[in-house]
Amino acid sequence: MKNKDEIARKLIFDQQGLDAFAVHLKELRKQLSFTQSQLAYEAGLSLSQIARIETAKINPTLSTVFTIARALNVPIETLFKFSLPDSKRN
Amino acid sequence: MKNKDEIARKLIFDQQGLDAFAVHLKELRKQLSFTQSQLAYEAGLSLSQIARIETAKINPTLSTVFTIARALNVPIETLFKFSLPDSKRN
DNA sequence: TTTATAAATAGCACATGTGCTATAATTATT
DNA sequence: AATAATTATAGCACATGTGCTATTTATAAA
Repeated sequence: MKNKDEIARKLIFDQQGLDAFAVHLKELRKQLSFTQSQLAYEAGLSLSQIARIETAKINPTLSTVFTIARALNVPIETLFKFSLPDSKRN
Repeated sequence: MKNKDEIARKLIFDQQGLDAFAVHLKELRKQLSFTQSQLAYEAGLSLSQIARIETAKINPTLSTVFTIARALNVPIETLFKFSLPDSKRN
């Protein structure tokens, strides 16, 4: 009888997009010769957070991504130079 | 004596980046002749959410942004074709 | 193999993103 | 002006992102 049972609010969560982003970030980071630890330090983020992003365990915020771009010293759009899978099913 | 007073965990929040993103998204949406309402519908997001993003009141997640890109039918990197202010002060 | 380094997991507290609904404020149209 | 359409705010509940700390697993170096 709780709301849980009656109302199902669908939260947006694009696993495919997050997977693609994760792979791309990991490649980019390696190209730029950063370890996760270095990136975390430069960005002021926690190491676990970087790992969680690169394994697509979480759905990071824009602030986090912006901070990563700055740390890697690349334009933000560089972090998004990959194609999204076209469906939104997840 | 609560943790609040002793430990100050600094959450990342890039207001400048969010401001820039907000402005860019709004312009892009108008160029593509979407109303906030239409975009919300197409993306499966709430109208309030679109408004909050375009006024930089919140720090949206990547899933949300991916979903918006799909709704606008543009590559994600299009949403990031603007330059981040270079400082991270906020 | 042993040792060192890097990456992935885990669990907790706290902050906040999101959906939802409603309302207010702004802008456009007549 | 009045009306309609669009955008901006607000508040609540719930889900989850993040920092932090610690541990485990994987990879590299010796």
